[in-house]
Amino acid sequence: MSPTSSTCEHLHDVQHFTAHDVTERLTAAKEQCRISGVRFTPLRQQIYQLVLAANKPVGAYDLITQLQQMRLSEPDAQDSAPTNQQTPKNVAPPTVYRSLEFLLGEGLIHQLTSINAYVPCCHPRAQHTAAFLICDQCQRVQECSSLPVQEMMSFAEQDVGFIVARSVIELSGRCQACQ
Amino acid sequence: MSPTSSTCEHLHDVQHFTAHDVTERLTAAKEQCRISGVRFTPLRQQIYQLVLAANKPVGAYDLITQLQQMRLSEPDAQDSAPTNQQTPKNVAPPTVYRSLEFLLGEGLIHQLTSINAYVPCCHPRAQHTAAFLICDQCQRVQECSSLPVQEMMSFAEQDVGFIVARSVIELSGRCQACQ
DNA sequence: TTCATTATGTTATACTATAACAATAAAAAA
DNA sequence: TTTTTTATTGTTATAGTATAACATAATGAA
Repeated sequence: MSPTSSTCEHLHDVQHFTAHDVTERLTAAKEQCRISGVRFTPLRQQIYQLVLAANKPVGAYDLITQLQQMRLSEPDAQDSAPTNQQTPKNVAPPTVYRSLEFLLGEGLIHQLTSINAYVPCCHPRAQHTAAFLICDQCQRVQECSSLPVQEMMSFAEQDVGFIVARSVIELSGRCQACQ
Repeated sequence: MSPTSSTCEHLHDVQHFTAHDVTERLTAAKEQCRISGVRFTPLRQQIYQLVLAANKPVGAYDLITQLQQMRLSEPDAQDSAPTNQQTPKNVAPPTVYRSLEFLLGEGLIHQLTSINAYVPCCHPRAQHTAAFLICDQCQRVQECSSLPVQEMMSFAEQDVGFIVARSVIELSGRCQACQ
């Protein structure tokens, strides 16, 4: 059997979701936001879906491009409404960055600082610190919140007396499938 | 006694060098480059010194600014020479980035990806992977190549079967002195 | 409804980094 | 030595990532 599944139950691929998975996660996110009392607006949902649907880490400007294309191809669904309010056709960086910030804050996505990209979080409920294994070849990302990560944290906090506010733990290289 | 010194012999502040320390490290770096057969040019030495002398992580554009000022205040040392060759007064980004790349390659400095800055390496000899504790308040950086880092690596390589090419392990927060 | 708050749009710009090519300096070969 | 090659640095331009500041719109509360 593969070491990936046998030795670490806290290791997950963060990509390659089916359309069904995306819907499922979106629903779960809606519920989570409802409970938390924060607004999961259409824009935020849209951007979350794009991050979910991507089969690799997605950059902010990729999202801008995709969002722009979506808006251009959607010629205002409700044409019966007398009010001529139409979705803006232009998407500027702040539009995307603010939603990313929201999603990060809710723990729905993770930021991969070393490659300036974003991936869905595989355990949106918990506000965990995680390590990421990023394959240079297939772009696959594995999220890992298991023992070594905990030990790193406890080392910093217990042994060094350092209070960790944010962590960036990203290992790049070749995943097992790509060797 | 402080946990910093007692529990981890592989934990070092990477800053606050005395002028003497800087000289010492520069000499050691010269020797290392001589042995490796690579050219430790004046420009590279200059940039290494700036990284060493800074008492906090230093950005590439900080180095550009400093280098520019040094060139402007140094009105061509050898005025006896008949040849009118003078150091260029302008410093463009590639000038600094290429030297940084060299210093990184020689293991003389580390890059802090999460804050886009650079710090001296505390063990220039070894080509080690390291974790960094970055204090948000005092800007102090502690470099750590001890057990937890090794365990993280061996977890990735042994348990997950992931071959690590590059690592970014950076924890930001409050250092012990700043609490 | 009115007010306050939050979210989004908009414009401009800051910050970080690299590509591409030219000029120079150093090392190696003739 | 001179020539040839290679490595380094200079130079110009631009790509890529991210945020500041302010205007407008939408939402929720009084």
